[in-house]
Amino acid sequence: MRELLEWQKKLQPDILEIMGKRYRILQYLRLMQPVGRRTLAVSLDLSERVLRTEVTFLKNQGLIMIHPSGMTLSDEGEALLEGMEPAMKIAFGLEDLEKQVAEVLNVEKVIVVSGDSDEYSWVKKELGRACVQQMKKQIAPGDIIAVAGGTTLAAVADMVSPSEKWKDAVFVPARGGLGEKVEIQSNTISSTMATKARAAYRLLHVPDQLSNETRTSLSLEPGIKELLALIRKAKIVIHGIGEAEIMADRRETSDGAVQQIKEKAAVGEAFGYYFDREGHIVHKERTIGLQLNDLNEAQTVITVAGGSSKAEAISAYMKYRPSNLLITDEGAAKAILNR
Amino acid sequence: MRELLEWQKKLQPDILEIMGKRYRILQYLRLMQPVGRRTLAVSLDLSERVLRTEVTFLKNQGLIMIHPSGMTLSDEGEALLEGMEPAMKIAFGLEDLEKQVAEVLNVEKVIVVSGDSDEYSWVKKELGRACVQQMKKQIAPGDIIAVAGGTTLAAVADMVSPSEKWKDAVFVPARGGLGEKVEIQSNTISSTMATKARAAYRLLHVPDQLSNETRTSLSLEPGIKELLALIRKAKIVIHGIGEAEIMADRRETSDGAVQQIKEKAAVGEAFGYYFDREGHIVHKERTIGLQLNDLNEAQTVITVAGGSSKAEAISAYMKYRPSNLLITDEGAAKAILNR
DNA sequence: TCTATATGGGACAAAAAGTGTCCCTGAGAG
DNA sequence: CTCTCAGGGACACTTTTTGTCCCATATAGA
Repeated sequence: MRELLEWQKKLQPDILEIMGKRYRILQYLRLMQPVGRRTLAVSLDLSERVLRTEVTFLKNQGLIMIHPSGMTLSDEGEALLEGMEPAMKIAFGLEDLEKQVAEVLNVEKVIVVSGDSDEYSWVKKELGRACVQQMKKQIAPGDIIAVAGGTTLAAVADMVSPSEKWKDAVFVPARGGLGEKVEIQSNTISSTMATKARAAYRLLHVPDQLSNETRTSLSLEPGIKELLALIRKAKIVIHGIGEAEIMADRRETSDGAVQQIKEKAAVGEAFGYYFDREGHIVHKERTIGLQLNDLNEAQTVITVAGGSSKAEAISAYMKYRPSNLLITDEGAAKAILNR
Repeated sequence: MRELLEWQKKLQPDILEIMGKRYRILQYLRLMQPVGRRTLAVSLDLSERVLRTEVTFLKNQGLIMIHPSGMTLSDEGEALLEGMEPAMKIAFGLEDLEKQVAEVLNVEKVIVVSGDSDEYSWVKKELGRACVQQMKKQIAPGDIIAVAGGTTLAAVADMVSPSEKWKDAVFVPARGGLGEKVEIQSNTISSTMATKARAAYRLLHVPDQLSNETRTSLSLEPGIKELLALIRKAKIVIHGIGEAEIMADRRETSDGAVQQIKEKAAVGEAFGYYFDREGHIVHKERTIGLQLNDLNEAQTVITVAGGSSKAEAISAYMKYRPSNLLITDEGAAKAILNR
């Protein structure tokens, strides 16, 4: 297949461009449907007229449907999107990126979606979609899934849909509150996922700022204790990665901690842990739940993070503990390799 | 690969057209090089200007080279032509044709090249090329190859080139003269092939018209006898198929025979044997050499014949004895199926 | 129920790309 | 030496693509 694409490129160099354009339109449509022509045009950086020509074409091919309320992907369009994915990965060199990044970061498997979350917000949704797809591949009935917080994870939650795969799955938050807004807290996201998946979930109701003593005694409460045990038994752990400074700013981090984070040159954050360039933990938020050194070999850790700006943070975290699966985007992948 | 092509067709329906056009140009170039723009244009039924645009493009892609003496295929162009062949077969549905024809005619394997020899004379050369390619696949060192006559076989001979594959091969004519012009006689063709292949050959010097007695006694001559034994040991037998009437006209066939051929409604001819629609032998030219019932299971019989006009003849012959391999063209293949 | 907004589609001029047609110069074969 | 083929330049003409408005209408929210 790769060979065929190479020859095609020789014989018709713009084939990639055109096919790519149309594929992107469909891809975006899948995420945003139903959506209008103009909105679509600005999102994809195409002039309205061009987009229109393409849309008319795609309609004639039966790949999309046009309602007065917007455009939608037809079943065939969905099938195409799915069927062409491997080919497009090869065509756009994403497969190469995946292999290289996997090697550089020492991660088992890497998935790269095209685009850069920093540039287009919809790329994050693609990350989410890819993540859900992978989760479905990994999961077995009855598995416990621990979910961390963050905007990326929120995007993942958004893409979850009901399926047989989730049968008897239980979603649990990975850790207690970290001072984030409620929409992107571990708790919220895990319950959103569970609801969308029509699966069970458990909440971890713990106030954010607690003294060490209170936290310790809280952990011994029967309900909490049981949940903590559940979290430790999680088969799949899903989390994002943040840039250290941004995360510290966003959260109600104490001044002392912020100072420490800056002094020790932290670049990445995950699960409330802050890492420096070498992957050393320089600070950890105090909350109950999953502790990084609880992670064992039997668990599948899925990291999902994209955007070229997060490249350094991703590299840093992977030095501490390479995940089993990294889901990222083209922007981040390229930035990771160019260092 | 087939799936990819299907999707591509959906996303870009004219891809086939353009790729096909360029592929054909290269294909034709391979046969005719070095050749000028105008000659090429008329042969391919393209306007000069269009061909020119394409040629400029192909030059920029490094697929062809342009000399003052004409255009030539570059090494990369050759590689492309070879590399894309399977894909083009699928793209143009030739693979389907092959399977269908194989089933209808009960032939082990069918190769279909695109085009119709009746329309474009260069398609016959493609038949030749395909045949040589297949011969190289089949042959083992030291094999004896029996070659029949005819214009198609002459085209095959034209495409033979030296190769390790022909090591110790011996080319022999399948049968004695059949009243054809010397260029397309079995003898000539077999020696041409051998020369081009840098292999050995043996000639069968027998006058065309002989009485039965002379023929019999001639067959007992030591030299001839040995050669006849050689012919019967041939591992590979290559022959064409003709339309009965045309063949009878072309050869110095006796009036009686011509009448018989017409009366018994012969449609096809091969090896000097004439067949009716049902595959029954209605007449045989009298000459020494390979007799059809000499053919055994261990031999590989390669039939090469193209052009929609020959469809009936091909079908007829295959009813008598399905070959191991049929090499034909799109025109004939379609005509065979449409009866 | 009404209104605001976003939808698809029509229309048309301007720009760009593609195409038909000639003509020129030069290399190579007879 | 001449004739025929080669590639390439030039240019008008046609077709396609693209940018820009505008309009009727379905839908959602007030």
